[in-house]
Amino acid sequence: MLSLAEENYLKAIYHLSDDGAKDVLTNELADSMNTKAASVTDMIKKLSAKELITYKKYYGVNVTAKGKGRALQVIRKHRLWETFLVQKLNFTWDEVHEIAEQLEHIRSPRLIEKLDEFLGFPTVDPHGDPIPDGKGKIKIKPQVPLDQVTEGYKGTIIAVKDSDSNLLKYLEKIGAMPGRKIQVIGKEPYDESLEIILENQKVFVSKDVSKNILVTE
Amino acid sequence: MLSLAEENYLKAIYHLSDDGAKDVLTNELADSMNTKAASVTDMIKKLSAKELITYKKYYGVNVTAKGKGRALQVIRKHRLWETFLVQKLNFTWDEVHEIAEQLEHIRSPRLIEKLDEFLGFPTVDPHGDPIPDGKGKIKIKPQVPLDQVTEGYKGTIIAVKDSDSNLLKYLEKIGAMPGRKIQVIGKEPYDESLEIILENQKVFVSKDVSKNILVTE
DNA sequence: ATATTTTTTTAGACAAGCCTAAATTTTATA
DNA sequence: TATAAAATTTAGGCTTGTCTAAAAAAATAT
Ligand SMILES: [Mn+2]
Ligand SMILES: [Mn+2]
Ligand SMILES: [Mn+2]
Ligand SMILES: [Mn+2]
Repeated sequence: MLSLAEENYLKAIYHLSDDGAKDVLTNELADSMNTKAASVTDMIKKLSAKELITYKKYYGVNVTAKGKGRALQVIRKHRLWETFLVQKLNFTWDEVHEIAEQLEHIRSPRLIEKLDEFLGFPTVDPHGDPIPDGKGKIKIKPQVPLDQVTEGYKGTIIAVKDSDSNLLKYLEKIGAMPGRKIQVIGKEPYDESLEIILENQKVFVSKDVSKNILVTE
Repeated sequence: MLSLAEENYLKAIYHLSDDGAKDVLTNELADSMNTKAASVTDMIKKLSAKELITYKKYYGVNVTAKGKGRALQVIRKHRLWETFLVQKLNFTWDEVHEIAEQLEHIRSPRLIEKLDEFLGFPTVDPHGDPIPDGKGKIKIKPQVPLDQVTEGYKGTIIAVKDSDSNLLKYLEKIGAMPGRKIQVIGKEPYDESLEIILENQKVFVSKDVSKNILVTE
């Protein structure tokens, strides 16, 4: 049984590690959790004692198989609730993340099964992020951040980062939503800003924006 | 901004006081919250300092206007979520109370407004309990516990107590649900058990059961 | 009216989760 | 390689919400 704080740390470690691909440093975690390094050290000791993460002093942490499974359950809940909020309650995609941060901690396996069914077993959330199944299985499509493609690129938007409300409102305004076709016409070498085509409209986006748009490879 | 624990105490005080009608004693509160009297004393000092309750040492507590308002907001959320769980997710009425105990603490005024709208602005929850409106206004129908009516009584079930899952399953089995017509044929003086008619069927219920059924006066 | 019982409050302690400041370890630099 | 800088951990402390045991107040019984 994990506390709310433990679930949040575990989720952050999972995300920062890129699904376990790389270790997470204490300060990274402190930044992402808006806490201090000392608090992080306290918590990673607890999670390590529960064998949810591996911890090598001074060298960072990563999720164990058990920890990854728990993190994915929380992420599943988060994304199902976001889907509910947008599809059933008519929230816009920039409003749902904060509420889902609370709802993801509601403890009831049956609730999440029933919610999944009510939503028609969705596979992606409103931001294009994949929803893990009940066993924590997740299907990740090959994808790349838009700032890493070359001039002339043509593809489709798979997902966008969902945490910043202002970014999401902006992306919606320019039509940068999952499923939309996108082309890169030009890239400015100085600041890596891009000229792109979305919905037959030319738009300029800065690198700060393009790195938050995930597209097909 | 109230903590989860503060909200739960406030709600318990509101309920135990019968909408503010009578004062609540420390031990009553300790029983209902499954804590110890010493813990209750600590918390009522906090709530009293925040002017959510009135507190006279050794003589109990009651909600202030402010405290009652806050309690009713939590109760509103609880009952709307219960309604959602039954009407949209197909839970049975005996399964929803515990989940609603968690969901009632989700903080988002817009969420509860949208949920209310999604549910079609229901006025009662699955157990027949009235749902306070956004301002905390609540319409209570004249009602009396079934154990207090006399032989020959004829009326309608308004609501049932919703906290015990086994009680609710039993009530459903005998057809004792809000809206159903009910008659009292006989009352046994020894144990105050009742012979009643529900759905044209004679049923015997003990006083333990009848006191949990609220009927029209 | 006094003594006993019950209820409530106070005192002191503990775990979770956070903090600041100091100590330690690692990394970067000269 | 020695030193400086940065990152991390440790030490000690704070708040919230809980507990047990002891003290105080109120209610009950004699
Ligand atoms: Mn989100
Ligand atoms: Mn999302
Ligand atoms: Mn309930
Ligand atoms: Mn109810």
